[in-house]
Amino acid sequence: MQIGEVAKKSGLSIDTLRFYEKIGLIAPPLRDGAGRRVYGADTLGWIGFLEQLNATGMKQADRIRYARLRQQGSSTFTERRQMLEAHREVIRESLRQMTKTMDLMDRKVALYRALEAEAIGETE
Amino acid sequence: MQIGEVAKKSGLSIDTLRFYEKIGLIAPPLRDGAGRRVYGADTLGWIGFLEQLNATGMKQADRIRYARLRQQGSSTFTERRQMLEAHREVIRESLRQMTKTMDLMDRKVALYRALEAEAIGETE
DNA sequence: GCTTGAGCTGGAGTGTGCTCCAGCCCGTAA
DNA sequence: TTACGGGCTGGAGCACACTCCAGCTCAAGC
Repeated sequence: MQIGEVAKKSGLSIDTLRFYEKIGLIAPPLRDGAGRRVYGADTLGWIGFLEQLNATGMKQADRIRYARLRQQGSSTFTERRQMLEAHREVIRESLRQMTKTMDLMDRKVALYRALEAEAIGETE
Repeated sequence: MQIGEVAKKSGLSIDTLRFYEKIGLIAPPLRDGAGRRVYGADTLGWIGFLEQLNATGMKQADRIRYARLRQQGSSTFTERRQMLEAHREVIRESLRQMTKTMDLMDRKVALYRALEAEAIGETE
C-alpha cells in the first residue's frame, strides 16, 4: 500500500501519516524503487488501535512510548501491559465522569422543557 | 469571594479565571472599592458545570456560546436545551467508544499476561 | 517525450487553551 | 511607615497536535 491508500483507508491525512512516522508512532515503512513509502497490511490495524487510544484520551507522549515498546518486540510485554492497565483506569474514570454528566444533562434538559412549558403557559 | 478563594475552591488557576472572564465563559464579577473582583456564591456551581462540559469534550466555542445564552436569561431556554441535547449525543458516542476500547484493553491485557507466562516458561 | 498524478523533504504556520510576566495598586499588620 | 500578600492590566509565550507549502522527483499513459 502507498501512503495515499493508507490515508484513505485510515481516515488520517497523508501529512499526518508522515508526521506520525516522524514522531515515532508509526515505524518507518519500506520504500519502493522511487523512494515512496510502502506500508504493510498490519499498518491499518495499528493505526486503528492508535486512534482508539487517542479517542479515549491517551496523550501523544504515552502513545509514542507504547509504540516504541511495541517496536522493541516481546521483551516489552510487561511494560506494555502495565501501560494498558493504567490507561484502563483512565478510561474507567472517564466513563464515570461521562455517566455523571449524562445524568446531569438529562436533568437539565427536563428542567428546560418544564420552563419552556411554563413560558408558553404565560404567553398564551 | 475574591479570585484567590474561587481559584482554590474550583481548582482553576487565577489566570484561568481571568482568561475565562475575558473570553466570556464567566460573567464579569462585581468589583470592590480597590477594583478587585468579588464573585457571587453561584460562581462555583457554574464553574463546576463548565468543567463537566469540558471533561466530556465540549469545545470552548460551544461552551462560550452556552455561557452567552445563559447570560441572556430565560428567553434562551430552548436554545440551551437544544445544545444540551446535542451534547448528550456526543457523550453517548463517547461512552460507546470508551466501552469498546475498554473491552479491547481487557483483551490485550489478558493476551500480554498469557505471553508473559509463555516467556517465563521459556526462560525457566 | 511530455503531461499528469502521486509522492518526497524540510521547514514554517495554525488553532486551541491556557500560562507567565512586568510593572503597577491596595489594605492590613508589626 | 514600611513590608507583605494579594490583586490588577495588557500582552507575550507556550505545549500540543497537527497542517500547509515550495520546490523537487518519479512513473505511467497518451
